[in-house]
Amino acid sequence: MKSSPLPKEQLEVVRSRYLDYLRERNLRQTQERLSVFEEVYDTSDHFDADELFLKLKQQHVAVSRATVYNTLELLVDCNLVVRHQFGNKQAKYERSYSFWQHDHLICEECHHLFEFCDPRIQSIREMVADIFQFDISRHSLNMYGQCKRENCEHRTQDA
Amino acid sequence: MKSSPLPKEQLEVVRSRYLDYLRERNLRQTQERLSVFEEVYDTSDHFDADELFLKLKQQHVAVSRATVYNTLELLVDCNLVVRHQFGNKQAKYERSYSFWQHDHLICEECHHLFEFCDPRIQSIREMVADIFQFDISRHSLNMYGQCKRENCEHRTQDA
DNA sequence: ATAACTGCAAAACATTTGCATACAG
DNA sequence: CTGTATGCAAATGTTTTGCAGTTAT
Repeated sequence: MKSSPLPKEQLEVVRSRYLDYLRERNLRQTQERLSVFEEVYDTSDHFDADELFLKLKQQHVAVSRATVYNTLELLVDCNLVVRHQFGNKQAKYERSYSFWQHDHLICEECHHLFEFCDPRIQSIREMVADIFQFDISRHSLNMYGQCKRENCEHRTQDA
Repeated sequence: MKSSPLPKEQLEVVRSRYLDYLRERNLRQTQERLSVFEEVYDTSDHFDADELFLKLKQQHVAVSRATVYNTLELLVDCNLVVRHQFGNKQAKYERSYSFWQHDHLICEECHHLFEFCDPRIQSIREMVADIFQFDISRHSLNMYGQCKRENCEHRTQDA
């Protein structure tokens, strides 16, 4: 879930996949693109474009918002990051290399995000692909509701 | 799916549910609120707030955009309309009385929307509710992909 | 050298808000 | 009457875009 920093060897694999992707498409390896990548992969949580921009600024990494958005798009394009749309809020991003395939449960009270996994969703994908004759490239499954536990540890902190 | 105009008796049931909802909460029955309702329930397809605004304007029904948004929120609140968030586009709405519970498949080429239904999603909801001790009030499941059929009837029209 | 990338600020876009006016109850 | 709803236009928040200047290759 929160798999924290990626083990060094894995991080290297991902980094070179990114660099290869840039090279193959004749996209430049700029300092900004590298900084954004490093920051994204140092984060295991969900974040939005502006949070990433501010985190970089705080670390005195000079990258503009426009570049943050552009680079995130590249990362999504090469499958190293996924973009989520929860409700009508701004897009959230999450690094996607070597994470377990999961969907999301969102608390409508405190907005905490939980992750879950169910193999049946894969079967549904296959069935839908078959019925509609589609190649399904991705899906998003979000459940919304409220936590029933009296002392949910998230309630106090965010609500 | 596209169940077209609701049969008269059903429409009346829905209308009075709406009127009751307004009455119970001491919300006024304004001409605008009624017009928006009638237009929404005359439409069986997915639409966005602005499309609805323009359709009303075209019929010389004077309603401002702000009121369209406000009224849609009321309709969502009393469960007569559902709001969908497909990708990072603007919200789409759909009347929700007496429709079959369905999820969506979106073609990334022509953006056509297909609807499907799978009972397993209900079991997943129950399992997630159980594991996380949540009351789940709604979910959204969207699949994205491309149609493999050579002559998909939607390709030409929208792509 | 030169085409691509960047930062900036402006634009775009959907949605919300503030306030003076209108009107349902 | 009275408070609520409306219309308008301005504000908001996020994301995109245009362009002049910068930089990787």
